[in-house]
Amino acid sequence: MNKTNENIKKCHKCLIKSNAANKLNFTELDELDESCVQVTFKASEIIFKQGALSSNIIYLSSGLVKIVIDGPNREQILKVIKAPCYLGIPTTVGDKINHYSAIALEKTTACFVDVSTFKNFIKLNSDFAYEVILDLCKNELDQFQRCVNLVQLQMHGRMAKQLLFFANEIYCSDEFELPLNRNDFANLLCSSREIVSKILSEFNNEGIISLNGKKIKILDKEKLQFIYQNG
DNA sequence: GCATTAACCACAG
DNA sequence: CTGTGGTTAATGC
Repeated sequence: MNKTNENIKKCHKCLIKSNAANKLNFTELDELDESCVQVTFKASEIIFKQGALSSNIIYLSSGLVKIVIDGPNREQILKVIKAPCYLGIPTTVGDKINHYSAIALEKTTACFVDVSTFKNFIKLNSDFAYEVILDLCKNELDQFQRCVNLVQLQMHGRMAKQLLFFANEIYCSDEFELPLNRNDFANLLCSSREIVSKILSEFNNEGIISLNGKKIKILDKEKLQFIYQNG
């Protein structure tokens, strides 16, 4: 965790401002600047922890993160999320204490914004507030979608969907390296590492993907789409 | 019954 | 940490 606050007025110059932050005027950006600290994390470092007091809104400016919650029986990976995005608006605004943890999957940089500053923007700048709501709504829709998929699709369908998600949404490439080991990947899909192993090598043998450890190349996207839609 | 799906276990690189 | 094979339980023709 290295502080990188050598730049003065860094928020003004920031090229990856959130849609919300783009609605802030000059003075507000000054305020943001004063209440904002940028931190970098290495893979597997904890960005914030479930149960801890949360007094910051976190904006991911680069990197990849997994959101994890302690369930009744074991920990559950809720989702994998890519910068740029807000992290944990619900967990910071909705309660004093974090309801889930965020863990970096690769080198990640995050801006910690004081929650009172953030709340002030919401109260005083309706364009900012609207963008925040939009973001929250999109997230909720995504989660609903993921929820039905997990509950109603069989494993092959869930796997196909997840591979398509990594290719289309996260890496924007049909060739990528899984950011998770088999256990975590299984956890994300609500399954077991054994099944994940078996299905991946099945897809590999059928020429749908080419598999080499964590390196995956999607060879037949239509087939994956078909598997996702049919079972 | 019989087939399919997926979890759990054991064992091996 | 992974991959495979066997066993088992649940569910659906």
